[in-house]
Amino acid sequence: MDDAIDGIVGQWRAERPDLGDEELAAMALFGRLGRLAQVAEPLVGRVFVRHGLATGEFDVLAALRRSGEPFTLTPTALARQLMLSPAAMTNRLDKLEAAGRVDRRLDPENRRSMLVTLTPAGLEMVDGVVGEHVANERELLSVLSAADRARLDVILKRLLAGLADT
Amino acid sequence: MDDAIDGIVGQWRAERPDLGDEELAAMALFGRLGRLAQVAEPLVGRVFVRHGLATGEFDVLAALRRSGEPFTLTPTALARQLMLSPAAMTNRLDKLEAAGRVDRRLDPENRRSMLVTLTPAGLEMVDGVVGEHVANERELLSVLSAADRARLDVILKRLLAGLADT
DNA sequence: GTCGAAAAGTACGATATCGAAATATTCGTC
DNA sequence: GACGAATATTTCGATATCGTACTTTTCGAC
Repeated sequence: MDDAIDGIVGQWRAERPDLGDEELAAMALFGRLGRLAQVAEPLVGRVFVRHGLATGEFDVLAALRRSGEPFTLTPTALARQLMLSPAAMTNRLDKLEAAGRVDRRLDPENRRSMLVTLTPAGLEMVDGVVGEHVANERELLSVLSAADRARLDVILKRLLAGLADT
Repeated sequence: MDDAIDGIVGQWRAERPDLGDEELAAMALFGRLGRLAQVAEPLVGRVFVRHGLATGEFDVLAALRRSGEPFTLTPTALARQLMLSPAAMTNRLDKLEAAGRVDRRLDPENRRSMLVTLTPAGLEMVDGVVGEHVANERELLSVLSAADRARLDVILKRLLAGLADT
């Protein structure tokens, strides 16, 4: 069965018959990857919306939570983990702090640095949401067989590793 | 070999042993999908940057080009294909028109509607770039075996179809 | 020990997106 | 054929991001 990406590739094949099959197959694959990320985001994020969180806010709380006691990281470490600019992290932390979900204080060891910590309210929030979040992700993937899920994960991991040092 | 996503899942397993293996596997898969989209974008887009185009601008020109003669679509059709809001498409078209790569004129058949067309300069631009673009995508995927690429495409297509009607 | 280089965080300006409202036109129903 | 609903596009306000510049603090080489 043809999908939207097949239609796009078919148009290119008709309009530019000089493009090779391997190249068009690569275009299809990247097209599906991009579209999947775009389609998946709201489906994954609906859990957060139910709890009054944006996806990006959950990401910050989750990074602090899984780092373990005392649930503390620097803005730079958070920005690196979430692949954000430091400026974007400042913005997210401003809002999370205003909402009472994280605290910011100076690092006594290094006065250039800040320490960002989950507040009790922030900890309660992320612990209450994460179970529902992963259950939702599991449910979304139930459209694939267990074998397909396993193969997909392996190949994505290979591709990610291969592109990382490009 | 463990990657960044394995590390994240390992942290969750240590901190929240109540989360199930299936759920954590789903989290890993979505994490890899999201990260891949994030990592791939600049690698794919470097071709456009070399030609003074943003990825989003190329996407518009490419949609017009592959639609075939007379390289004309409405803003609404473009917005739907690229999964953008109509407002975002207005913005992109404003810039492409100012750069002389597309024309906008009223549809004589339906005066609510606009017809967006590639200018000769826009056509030359997209035709000059698309070959290099797909060659780059093919090269990026060469880190996978042909069998892996084929399997990946099939599974992504299944997942996309499964999530579409969710 | 001092001084230039590097690092951490924030502020600022620019950009791209969205949702909602506004405007103009067409369609469908009675 | 009139009128309300639907459609196409744009405008506006809000938001999230980035890159760059700036301030403060620490590190390293001599």
